[in-house]
Amino acid sequence: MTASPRRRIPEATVARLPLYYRALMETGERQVATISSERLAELAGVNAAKVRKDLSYLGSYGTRGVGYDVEYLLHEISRELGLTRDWPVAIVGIGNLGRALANYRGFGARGFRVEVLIDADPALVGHRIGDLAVVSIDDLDRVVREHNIAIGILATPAAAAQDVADRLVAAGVTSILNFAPAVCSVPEGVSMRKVDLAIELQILSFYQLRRGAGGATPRERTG
Amino acid sequence: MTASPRRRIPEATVARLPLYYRALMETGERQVATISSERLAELAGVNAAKVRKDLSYLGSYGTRGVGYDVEYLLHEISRELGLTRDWPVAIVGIGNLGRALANYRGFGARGFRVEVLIDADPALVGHRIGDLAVVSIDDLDRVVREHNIAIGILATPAAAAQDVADRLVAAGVTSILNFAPAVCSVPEGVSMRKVDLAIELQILSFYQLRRGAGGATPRERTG
DNA sequence: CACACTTTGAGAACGCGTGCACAAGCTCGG
DNA sequence: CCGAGCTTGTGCACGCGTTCTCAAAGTGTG
Repeated sequence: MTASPRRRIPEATVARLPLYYRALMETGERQVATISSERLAELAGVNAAKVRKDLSYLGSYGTRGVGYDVEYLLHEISRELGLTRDWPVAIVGIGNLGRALANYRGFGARGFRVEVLIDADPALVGHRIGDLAVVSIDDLDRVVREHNIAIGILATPAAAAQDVADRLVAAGVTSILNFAPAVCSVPEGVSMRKVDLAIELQILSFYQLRRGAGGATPRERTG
Repeated sequence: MTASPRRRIPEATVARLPLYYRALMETGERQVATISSERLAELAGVNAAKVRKDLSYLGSYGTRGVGYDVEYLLHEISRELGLTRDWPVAIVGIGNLGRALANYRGFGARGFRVEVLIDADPALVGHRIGDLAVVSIDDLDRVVREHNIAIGILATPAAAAQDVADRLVAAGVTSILNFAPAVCSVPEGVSMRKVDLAIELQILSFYQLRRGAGGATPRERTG
């Protein structure tokens, strides 16, 4: 019923399972019955040894001399990742980014369904995005509970992030994907993953500079 | 002139420098002259030992018994991250996400300026987003060169990602931030960082499940 | 000037993740 | 039924990153 906790799966492996999942989905559509670790590695952009070790954490699902059964492996990974279920999701903060996420049709195609949009701006409340109406943040607790939401997406300005995170947790949310450019803490037992666009660009900038400000000629700051 | 290559800075440290930068910016606005590793750690959401070791890679910028001079440290980190320069940025793929990124006013506030928007859809070309007009992908090479762009943001559908990445690299781009849900390779000497929303949600889902499908009651898949 | 207190900087130990290398196990052709 | 050829699963060594710990180096007070 629930996923079997065979052994502890390393974090790094968990982070790669979605890559394998996607690669297998694409392979499955091409009516391929089995796949080798080598081929899967190529599709997922990692090396074959890593694929084998990662998959071995889930169990011995391969056949020596043959490879892995695509359908079966796909099923096992889905189960492990919880993709055999529907996860209703709420987005808090319906600005540029929140709106884009609300319309985004690429959330793994299946499994994650945005059911609730929440914002603090009264002018936005009631406004429809796609087929959902924006709900006031005053109703966060009620709506989150009514929709049985376990996963929340935080797309508010930095200043509001911690407060909204606290409210989400209080309403029963135990997983948060945080797009707000702010450090934000959650209690034990709640997961939080951060995605920060500015930080990503700054990291790129660092390496860009180290390559001798490579490619284009950099401009000194004028302002 | 260029950043001093004192010692090799570990990747993990580079990824945290932006956190320190942001924390110091906020601290600086409050007119605080010096800051301890303990306090900085708290603001950045890491531990103090890590802060000290990270900063020691940049040089010995602290004073024992006192802490770090906020202004000076800020300056050193900016320089290391290349934030004393302007980086013109191009966004390719002006869908939901691309549009949101184009309007996003939070790219580190300074340093990264979106100057070029590119899309393959003829119906979109010429259309204005903010104060920029969308350019055809046929003109990618020309526009990227004209604007001296070193950093590109990829927000196309998965199918187009590799092709666009290749074009960007051919046009002289050496850093790519990839939002497309696809494995995508670039030659040696080019940096690429991936941000995949579906993958982040799947990772959250994994841990959610392991906590006993915690919080809300999960729903079995009906479709 | 000496001493108590604070805080940095780095040496050392540890743990996690990666990648190599190879035995074990499966298939298939003859 | 045997042997050649694949491919998995895993033991092992190595390297990176984190954390503990403490000497070194500063400040401030009496």
